[in-house]
Amino acid sequence: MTSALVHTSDGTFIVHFSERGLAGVDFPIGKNVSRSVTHALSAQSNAWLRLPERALKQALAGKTPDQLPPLDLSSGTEFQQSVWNALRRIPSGETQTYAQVAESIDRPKALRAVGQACGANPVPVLVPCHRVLAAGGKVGGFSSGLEWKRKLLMREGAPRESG
DNA sequence: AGTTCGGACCGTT
DNA sequence: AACGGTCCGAACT
Repeated sequence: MTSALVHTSDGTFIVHFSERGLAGVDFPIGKNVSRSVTHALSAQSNAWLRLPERALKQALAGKTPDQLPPLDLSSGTEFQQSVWNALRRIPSGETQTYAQVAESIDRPKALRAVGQACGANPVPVLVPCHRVLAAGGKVGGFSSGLEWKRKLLMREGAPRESG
């Protein structure tokens, strides 16, 4: 699993790759990025990084990426993968509730487990876990910080909370 | 309008 | 056995 840095106007993201594809995206933390990661980036240069970088920047801008790199979601259980795939079917600018996602994967009563699965999403932003809201137009939670969720939703032009 | 409480429900650790 | 990025109804303020 190799990692690399992606610099954006929102900070420096870290992306992780397996042999199968993009396996993880980390939101910018502090500025303490490990040297090993930095070296991995400079050594590998850009070819395999071009697509994920472009996709991430487009998604951050509220745009639907014109092309996604292959994703490796194999780290998740079958249930989690079914949830993550359901998330990928939610168009930019639209939102669904946790209950709706649960229904879409044919497990209407597993709405809490859906919330858990969203929090376990290894590829945030590109797998749009931020497009899932609580019932009644409430924002709900977000593991990596609600500010990110609101920011992404706003850039995508999603309807505002409550009303 | 807003809040708090209690139960029901399900996958993961 | 306990915990969540939940949901709903009921009972408050």
